[in-house]
Amino acid sequence: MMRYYDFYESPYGQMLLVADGEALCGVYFDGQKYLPQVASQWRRDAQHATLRQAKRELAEYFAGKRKRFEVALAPEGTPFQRSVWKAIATVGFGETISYAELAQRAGCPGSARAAGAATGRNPIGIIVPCHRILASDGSLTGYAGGLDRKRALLALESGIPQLFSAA
Amino acid sequence: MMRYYDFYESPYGQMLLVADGEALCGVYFDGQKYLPQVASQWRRDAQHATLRQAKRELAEYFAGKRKRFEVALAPEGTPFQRSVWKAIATVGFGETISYAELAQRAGCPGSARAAGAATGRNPIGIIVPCHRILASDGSLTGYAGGLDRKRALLALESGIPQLFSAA
DNA sequence: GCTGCGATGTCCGAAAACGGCCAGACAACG
DNA sequence: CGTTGTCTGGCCGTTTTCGGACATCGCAGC
Repeated sequence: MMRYYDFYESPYGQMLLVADGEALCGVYFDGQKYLPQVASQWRRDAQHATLRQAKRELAEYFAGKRKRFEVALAPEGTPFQRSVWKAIATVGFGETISYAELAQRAGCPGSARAAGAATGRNPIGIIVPCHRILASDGSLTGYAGGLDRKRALLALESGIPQLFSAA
Repeated sequence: MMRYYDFYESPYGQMLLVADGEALCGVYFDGQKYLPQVASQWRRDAQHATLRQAKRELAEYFAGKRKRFEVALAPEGTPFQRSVWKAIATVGFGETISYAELAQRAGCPGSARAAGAATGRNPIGIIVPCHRILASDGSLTGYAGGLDRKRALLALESGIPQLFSAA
């Protein structure tokens, strides 16, 4: 299946955007965990409609002018993973839930740990807001893009004005 | 990747032919070992150019009028397996070699046993003539389509007139 | 409080099992 | 002596199996 990609310069570092035909299937921070390799048959296309829409919505999000994303998504994963990612998408701007709650919303109560693993594999960062999932005690236990970025995103959504200082 | 398939009635039973775009990637006896499942998205197309050519060449082969195949091949396998299958294709009509000799021709002398395993996984029966590979002592040690068919094919190629009696 | 444990889905590396083998040794038999 | 058969140990790529490790949590026991 043909893939298109482009880059976006976010306040927290360069991001790789990947589209699969008509829908977005990947949004990654530079150097993050599980970053996929850009295959030679992928085509870089800055004008691709889906990629352009994603870039615009991300810009509006970082500018504080967008609280919900509308671009079409098509992440690839196992049935369980997709149910988890779909559940993540139900968490609104500024909200946070625990991994246990997430597992419950995904229809698999008791699979909190597995839900955590699936969260880590979320291929669509920010837009599928996996940074809004915290441990039950409220601590930030992990983030594929690095805990600093997780903290920064939560701060951005909490309305606290602050600049991100790279580690 | 889109696949096309059709069936061919050979003297030794029905055969499944599979094409992958422009080249043949599978020829199987009915009920043989490692027979792939016909996936729902495969399309049966009796008129597909490659499939038609394969059927014509097979008919000529069984009629004793063809000793070499010309249809384009594209079998899928590991690098080692492909090197073995390519080596099998160098064995001419009526000839036979041992698995040890086969391994040598594939560039891996000493890997006779592994060559045997790869031979068993040959996806293109008859056209890639894995029935021409015998044990070092000349015995017929195995054939995914059944030893009876192996015997029959060798008899056919040796010029001995004989009918195949199914077990 | 702290420690330990069980449940959960996926991925990844390691290890074992599995073949369409083969050469050499040895015995049985003529 | 040859010839034939069986057995044994070693050979090698692939497939399967298995055991941890994970972006967790609640409960039991101390």
